[in-house]
Amino acid sequence: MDGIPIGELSRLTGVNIETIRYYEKIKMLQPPPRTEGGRRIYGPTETRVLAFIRRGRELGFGLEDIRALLALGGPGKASCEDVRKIASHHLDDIRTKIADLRKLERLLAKTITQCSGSRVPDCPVLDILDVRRS
Amino acid sequence: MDGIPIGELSRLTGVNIETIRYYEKIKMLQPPPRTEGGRRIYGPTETRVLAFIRRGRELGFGLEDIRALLALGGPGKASCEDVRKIASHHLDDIRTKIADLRKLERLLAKTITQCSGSRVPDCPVLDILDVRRS
DNA sequence: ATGCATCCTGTAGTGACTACAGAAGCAAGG
DNA sequence: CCTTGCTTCTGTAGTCACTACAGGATGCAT
Repeated sequence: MDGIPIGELSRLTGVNIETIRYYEKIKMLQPPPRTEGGRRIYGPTETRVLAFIRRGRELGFGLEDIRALLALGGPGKASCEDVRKIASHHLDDIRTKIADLRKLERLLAKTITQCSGSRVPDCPVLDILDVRRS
Repeated sequence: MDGIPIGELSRLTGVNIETIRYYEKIKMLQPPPRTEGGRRIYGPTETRVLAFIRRGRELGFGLEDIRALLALGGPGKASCEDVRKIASHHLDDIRTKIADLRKLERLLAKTITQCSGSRVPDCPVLDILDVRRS
């Protein structure tokens, strides 16, 4: 019985033990073989799938998108076009988020600059939040 | 008994009925007076506090920060300096997020550009996710 | 045997909501 | 008055992606 236990897989991949078990529960990861004592033993395939999932999360993909990508990555399954659709949609989301955050940044930065440290009720940050103040 | 019911407050402020009740439950909003039938009746003060909360959420502040800002906004409570601290810290968070998202954007955009629509296993998006592919 | 580390399953919590279910309230119309 | 249709109530549970136990079992070294 060759393979590694869950703790070692966790250290190897940087994914939390509990998260690994969570991924198994939601069927992102196939249940691995067990020892006679009931402990999970992970081989290279499982290790690789987990690394794939982690990388996808790092890139900000949701779990369902990653699930789809995993399915698409199987042998002879689909063209790169399907993968591209998922990734492009995600890229659009990221761009929208960046634009929104840039707006927030500008608004907040401007408001904080005006914050002279004077006593309330002279406070531009509170002013921007409060409909009656502004 | 002057005031508006929760449905009208929801339409007025754009905050979900259930979210309004949630805010009351977690004590962001004070429980308003009720009709004899038990229905909530909101006045101008509650309306204003809810609008404050919503604006804060729009600006990306967490509820606990908004709670603190609400407390600071009270009469003679604190200087604008405390408010500034909260807002500045939030601005730092936003800037970090923007930087992270920009990294993601660049990486994904580059990878998708390479995606020619050819058949798997020729797929740069999957390549970037998969340790053995790359 | 003992002690410590690792692992197991099941349950519940996080943050900020969101969505019912089943019952009650309310106003308009017949 | 009754009926109808809409609004509101409380309580419970779910969303997403985890995270944190509790209590017990396993495994290894001394």
